Amino acid sequence: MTDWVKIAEDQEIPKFKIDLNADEPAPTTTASKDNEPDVADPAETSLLIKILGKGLVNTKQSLDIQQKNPNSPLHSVKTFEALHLKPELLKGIYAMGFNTPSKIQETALPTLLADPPQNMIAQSQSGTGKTAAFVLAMLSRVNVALDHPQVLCLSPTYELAIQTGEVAARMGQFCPEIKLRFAVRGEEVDRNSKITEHILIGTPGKMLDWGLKMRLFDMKKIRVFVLDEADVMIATQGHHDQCIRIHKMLSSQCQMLFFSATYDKEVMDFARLIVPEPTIIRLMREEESLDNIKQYYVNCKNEEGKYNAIQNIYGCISIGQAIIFCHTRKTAAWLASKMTTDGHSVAVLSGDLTVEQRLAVLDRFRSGQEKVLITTNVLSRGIDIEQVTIVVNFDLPVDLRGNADCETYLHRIGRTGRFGKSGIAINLIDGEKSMSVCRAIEKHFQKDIIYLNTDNADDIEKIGN
DNA sequence: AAAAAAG
Repeated sequence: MTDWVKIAEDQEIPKFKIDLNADEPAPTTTASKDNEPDVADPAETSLLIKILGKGLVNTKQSLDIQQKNPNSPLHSVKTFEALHLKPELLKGIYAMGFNTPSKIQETALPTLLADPPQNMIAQSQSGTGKTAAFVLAMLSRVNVALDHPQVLCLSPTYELAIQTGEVAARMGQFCPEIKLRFAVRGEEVDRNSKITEHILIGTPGKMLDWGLKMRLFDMKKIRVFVLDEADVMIATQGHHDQCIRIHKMLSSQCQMLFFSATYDKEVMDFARLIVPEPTIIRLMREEESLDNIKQYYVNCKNEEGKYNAIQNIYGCISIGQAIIFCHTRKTAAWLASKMTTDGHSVAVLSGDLTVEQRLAVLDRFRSGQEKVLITTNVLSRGIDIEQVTIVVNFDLPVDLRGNADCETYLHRIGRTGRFGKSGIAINLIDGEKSMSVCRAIEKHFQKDIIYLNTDNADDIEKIGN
């Protein structure tokens, strides 16, 4: 077991539970009852205060602030005007087509924009407006009089960083004086001159390179630190080390904002250790996306069988776009070349590609020039493509030990059924092992995964409705 | 196993 897990266990976390919303049903509902996928441990829930129904959870600290301060950030807002943003930012919000705040924005924005700044750990499916929420916080805190980076945003992948940057550029389109820069693979930098842009959005390696190794900007001057997909970023296996090195260099005055669709208990405990006095926001079931996604499984004999199933499904994809997830880059490449040989038009995206290629592929898929995208876990998280109606798991997501990786599954099939639309997830099964993984996933989410016979055209027809 | 880095 790693160090931080031990620290998390040793740490004495005070226990309290306060129902902030007396009008709502009795606090018995705070117990993790009906299938809440990510709230595994009821004890975890009991450490927190929850505004029932709204899914807002708060720690004691921010409650204290609320009691002292009548303009407390705990009140949610129903309009963007109520946030008292700079007019240029408000204009940007409306230009993007947002009229009223989404649920996560309603509850998170007052805290994100509060003065003095408040730290936050937020859980919300992407596609519910969380990117826009933290981008707004990033933009609103920039002091354009200073020509050095003041805002850092870290993403786990190249694609996600670019996507976030695009949201920031659009939302800040009427604030031309705010400068933004990507710190990602392929970005050239002049090692002799300091970085002058206000906002850096990027991946951990490049950010460390520029900030620590090349000292092109001062981490101590960062005022806002955003960690997107925070759970993968701080999970022991992943980008943990790099993120922690960056985190350690930040000033204690820096506002820390952690966002993720899911947090398991260990990761949440760790997040609470490194984010001082956080406001914790959790968006509950009604906006988690499994409900509007129909899940299926297909029995296949082997890899070839899976390929045949894909071919059968391919015919009914005309309604929208599809993403096919494979376990390895190799499988993805194999599948793509096989389908291409058979005359199907498909695109592949994996870490095998150069950043330029990755950008081009995603562009083609976004614009609808490609209907089918074959990829790896690189795209399992956070990428918003509205027209995706089908997600196929060519390989089910498993962890290092080969057990069901329910978190990744949730993220993957969350690529469809976004923004309240309905979606379809199809899992290809070959043999006992993958069947048991499938059963484990079904059990975990308490959502039926229905048998689908892809050799039967009528059966495939049915999946649309 | 994948991803992030100049690796």
